[in-house]
Amino acid sequence: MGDIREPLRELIECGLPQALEVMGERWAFMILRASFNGLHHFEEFLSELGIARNILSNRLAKLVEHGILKREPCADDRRKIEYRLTEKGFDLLPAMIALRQWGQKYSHEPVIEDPVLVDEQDRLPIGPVSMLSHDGRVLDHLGLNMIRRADIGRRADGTIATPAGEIGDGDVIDLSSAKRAVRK
Amino acid sequence: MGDIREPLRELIECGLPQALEVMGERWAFMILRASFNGLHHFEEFLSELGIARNILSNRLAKLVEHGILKREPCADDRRKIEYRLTEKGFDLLPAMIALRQWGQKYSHEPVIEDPVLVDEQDRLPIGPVSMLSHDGRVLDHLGLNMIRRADIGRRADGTIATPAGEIGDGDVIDLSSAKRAVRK
DNA sequence: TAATTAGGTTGCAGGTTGCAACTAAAAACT
DNA sequence: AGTTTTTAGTTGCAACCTGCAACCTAATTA
Repeated sequence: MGDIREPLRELIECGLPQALEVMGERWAFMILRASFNGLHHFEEFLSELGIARNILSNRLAKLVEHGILKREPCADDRRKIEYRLTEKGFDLLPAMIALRQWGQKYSHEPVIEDPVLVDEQDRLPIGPVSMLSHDGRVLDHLGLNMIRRADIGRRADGTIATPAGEIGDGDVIDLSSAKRAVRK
Repeated sequence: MGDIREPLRELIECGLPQALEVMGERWAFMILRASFNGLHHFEEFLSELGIARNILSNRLAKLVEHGILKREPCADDRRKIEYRLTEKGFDLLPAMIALRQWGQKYSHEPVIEDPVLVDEQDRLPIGPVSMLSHDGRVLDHLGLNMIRRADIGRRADGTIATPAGEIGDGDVIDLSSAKRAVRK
C-alpha cells in the first residue's frame, strides 16, 4: 500500500544529525575554538574570526540556545556580555580536536600551531584523539565493525564476549542486551 | 603604517579551517557515515540520505577532489561508479564518531543505534572517543591547557618534562623543541 | 529496438551569508 | 552635564548556496 520506503531511520538514529544541527553550521566550530581559546566577548570573536556581525550574533544565539555556550552580562561593565562554554560545550572538545588534528595532518602548508594544546600535568602536547575499545585499547578503522545490535558480543567462534568476561557456546544468554548477558 | 591588524593568523594556523573547508559543508559527515556504513553508489546515497541529486553530485565531487573518497567506475557495470573511502577518509572516523557520541549523549529522545559500532576483536561497542596525553592517559577538558609554543614542557615548578623523562632546573635545554630536549 | 538504470546537469524558488550602515545602552572623556 | 566611545546588536540589500523537479546521456536489459 503506497511505496513509502522507510529509509533514513537507520541513518538518523545515530546522533550525527542531532550534532550537525548546531555544529554543522558554518563558524560553529571556529567559535567553539575561539571560546576554548579564552575569548568571551562579541567584539573579540568578531575581530579574531573575521566573521560578519549579523552572522556572529545569529551563531552565538544558536549556540546559547543549544546549551553549548552560556550568555551572561558582565558584572563590572553591563554593556559587556560574557559567552562561556558549558559542560556540554566542553564535551565537544574531542570532536573539535579530532577535526583539527585531521586538518593539520593533511594540510599542504605544514601547520605550526601556537598556542599549543598541552596536557596540564607535564605541559607536553597531547596525542591524537583516539577511538578506544570498551576496555581502553586504542582502535583504528581496521579494528572496527558495524554489526546488528542483536549480534553485540557474538564472535565468529561462537563465544560471547562481555565487558566482565567470557561466556561459552552452550550458555543461554539474554539476547536483548549482550552487554548485560548473564549465565542462567 | 596602516592599521592592518594581523588577527586570524593565530586562529587560522590550527588545522580547523582546513578541515572545515570540506567537512564544514552540509551533508559531508552524513555522506562519510553512509560510506563507512557500506554504501558505495550514487543512488544508494540518494535514497538512504534523502539528499537532493544535484547536491549529492556536488558533494561527492568535492569529497573526491579533497581525497576523502575515491571514485572509480565499476568493472562489471560501466554505468555504475564506486565511491570508496580513502585512508584520508578513514582518518576522519575519530572526528565523526566523537560528533555522533556527543549528539547521542545530549539527544532528547534517547538514541538506540542499530547497527552498532563495535571493536572487531570482541564485538563489544566501543568506548568514548578520547583525548590522550602523549603517553596515553585519557584527558578531559580540565586536564588541558593552551600554552605558548615556547613554554612546551615548562612546568610551574621549573622542571621540564620530556616524553623521555625529566630535566632539572639548572639544565640547559634546546628551546626550539622541548620534545627533543637533551641533557648537555 | 524500446525501456530501464546509473549518474549526472539545468532552471528556478527560497534560504543563508556577508557587507555596510544604523541603533540602543552603558561607560569614559571634557 | 554633555559629548564621544565602546559593546552588542538589528536592518537592508546583493551574492551565493540549497533543494525540488525536470531533463540528459551512456550503458544494460527485455
